Amino acid sequence: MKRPTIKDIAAAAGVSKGAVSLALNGRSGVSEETRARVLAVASSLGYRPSVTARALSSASADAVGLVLVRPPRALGDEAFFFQLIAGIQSEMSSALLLQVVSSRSDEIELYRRWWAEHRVDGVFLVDLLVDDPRVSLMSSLGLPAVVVGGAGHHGSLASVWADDYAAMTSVVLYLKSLGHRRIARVAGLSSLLHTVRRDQAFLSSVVDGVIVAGDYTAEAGALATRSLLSGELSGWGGEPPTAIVYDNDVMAVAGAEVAASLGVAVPGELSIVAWDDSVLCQHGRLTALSRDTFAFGARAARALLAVLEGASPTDVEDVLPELVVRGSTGGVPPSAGASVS
Amino acid sequence: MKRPTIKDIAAAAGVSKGAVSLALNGRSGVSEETRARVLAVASSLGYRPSVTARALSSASADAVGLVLVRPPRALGDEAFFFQLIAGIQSEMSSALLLQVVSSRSDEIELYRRWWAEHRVDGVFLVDLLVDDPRVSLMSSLGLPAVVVGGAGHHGSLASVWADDYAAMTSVVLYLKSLGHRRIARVAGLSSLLHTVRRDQAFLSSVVDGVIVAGDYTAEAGALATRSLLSGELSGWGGEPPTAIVYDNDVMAVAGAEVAASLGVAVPGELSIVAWDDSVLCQHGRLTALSRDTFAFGARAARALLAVLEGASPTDVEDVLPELVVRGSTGGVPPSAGASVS
DNA sequence: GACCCTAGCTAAACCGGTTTATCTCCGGCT
DNA sequence: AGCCGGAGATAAACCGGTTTAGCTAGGGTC
Repeated sequence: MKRPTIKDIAAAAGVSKGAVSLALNGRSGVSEETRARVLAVASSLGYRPSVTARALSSASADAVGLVLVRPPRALGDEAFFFQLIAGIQSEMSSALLLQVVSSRSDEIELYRRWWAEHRVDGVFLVDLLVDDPRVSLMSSLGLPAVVVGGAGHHGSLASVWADDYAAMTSVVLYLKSLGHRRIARVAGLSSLLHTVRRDQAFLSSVVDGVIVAGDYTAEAGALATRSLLSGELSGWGGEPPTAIVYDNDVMAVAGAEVAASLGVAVPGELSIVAWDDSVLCQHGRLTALSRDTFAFGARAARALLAVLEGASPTDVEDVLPELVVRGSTGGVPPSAGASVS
Repeated sequence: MKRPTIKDIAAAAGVSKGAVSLALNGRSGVSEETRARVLAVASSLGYRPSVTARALSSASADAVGLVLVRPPRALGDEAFFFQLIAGIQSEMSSALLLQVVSSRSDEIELYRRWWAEHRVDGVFLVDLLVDDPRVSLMSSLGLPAVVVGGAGHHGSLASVWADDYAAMTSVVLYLKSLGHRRIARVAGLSSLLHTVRRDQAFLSSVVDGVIVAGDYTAEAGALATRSLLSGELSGWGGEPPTAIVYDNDVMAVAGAEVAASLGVAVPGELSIVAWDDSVLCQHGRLTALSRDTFAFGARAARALLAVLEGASPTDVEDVLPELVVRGSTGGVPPSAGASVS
């Protein structure tokens, strides 16, 4: 019933523990003949090395880590991370150590522990902040890490991201080509790096844009939409926007419902674009910026594996998100067009 | 930079390694005075025990495991598991070791490894099969486990579940009270225990029910709905059903879309009920059987913690799923009612 | 023939804890 | 005084690997 250890193999093969270790790991120091014998014995005994013991003597931990900072309840709604995890797992044979914590300081403490205990070989860093302290932490600890979704270069870390700047620009250009001039944006958390990037892209491509902050919840999306449609927030002389770009699907759907309840026709009077496609958008027939999160996760996994194998960290830019045009966007309403011209 | 070990504490406190271990774990064998001194030194040095080393000497691994057998791509759509994980994490301070494998035999091999290496303290068993081999495996390994979502008692294991039988019965009674007689069910995978339970409940409460097998995908839902609406599958003399109960939200939504495309009015001519509520159902205004998966996960976590603390395994029945009536169910259509009477 | 290298292997230390065996000291009992 | 018992501490073994120091035998060089 007990699983064979390296000692059992050594006894059975008539060699020392050390020799077995060398033989199994393909290192020099044993003759080919001995190696073959050890391998034969090992496989006949059904030997599997213990990652726990191996991790203790500072080798591989056969696991990678992902820490999410979030109020637990909120997690369930974010299909993004689940897709990401699924993609990661599709490329990695090692297990994923997943932990949800409630504060950024807990997160950092957790990385320190994991590192000190060799519990993980590397980690994924998500939800990158502006000037994120984790970046320098990773370098100082020497813990291999891949930044997921934080555009640009981060210290000595590898990074995988989609170009939010270009994507936002293309969305705005698309809306402009339809004749829209009063374009608003319902943003995500302003502490996140990608929010800032999108803000910048938005403001530099829209002549006179309005940004409202949100937090990805339906409530925030509804509230922002209500404010925008009342016209009170804009600098457009009290006029409401003719198009709104939301930072995620949940807020966009909530916004669409608010519009419907206020009798604002979509896309007749208001065009709506969602960031991140999902079944929700598909079903609500919302025009959405679609990216393949599963493939994104797979790419992140490959990047981490590369770093673990000693490759020098590289920045990989994911394919540009693609705008899937559905029924929620259309030409600018005649009245609005008139007021501009 | 290096993290303090038990040896450092021993040196600083002027005692032996063993004494430190006893002191830190609150065990007898050291004087209260020594214990206090050791604790003081430990906290001043910022000592944190290494779970890796601790796991090696057959103590706690500070982690629990969850293995999902699934083609990776399919994972992202199943909000159920993410909600479950979120709930689990809300009640557990230890990390969750998550791994997705592609076959049941891989899953079993993984449990053996985890157990042999003390990598996890316990595991959650999901997607329970009829006569599931994992149940006896856990007992023979002595690996603490909680069966999640498999109704009934399983060997010596603790179990947490919702009463699918009663839930299905209540759904059918609700439909009957609306006058429905030709009721169909689009089921999930027939290898799963809860599918069988629901089948049984369905067949014993509907006089003359029809069950079509599905696999939780939109395609399966659409296909099944098309067949049912054509009337070819039923024993109702070629008549289509007036109500369909789907085994998950994705299939239900797909079914609703098929109905719409065929010009079948919902709920005018066809009532639809989904198992498992979600944003999808909320938005599609589908009547759904809602359960709080997050709370379910939390409950499962508590059950596992109890087992880990030595409590004898118990079976916990979760609160009954609640039927949320929305716009997709209504009285039986006059024509159909007439044909029955 | 003396000397040096190196391949091939063993013994032992090490990682950071837990646990057991042992040792010492002190007090109580007869 | 002699014996026993228990509290309090230590040293050492152990978990299952990796890694390093050291040992031996054989071959090449001068």
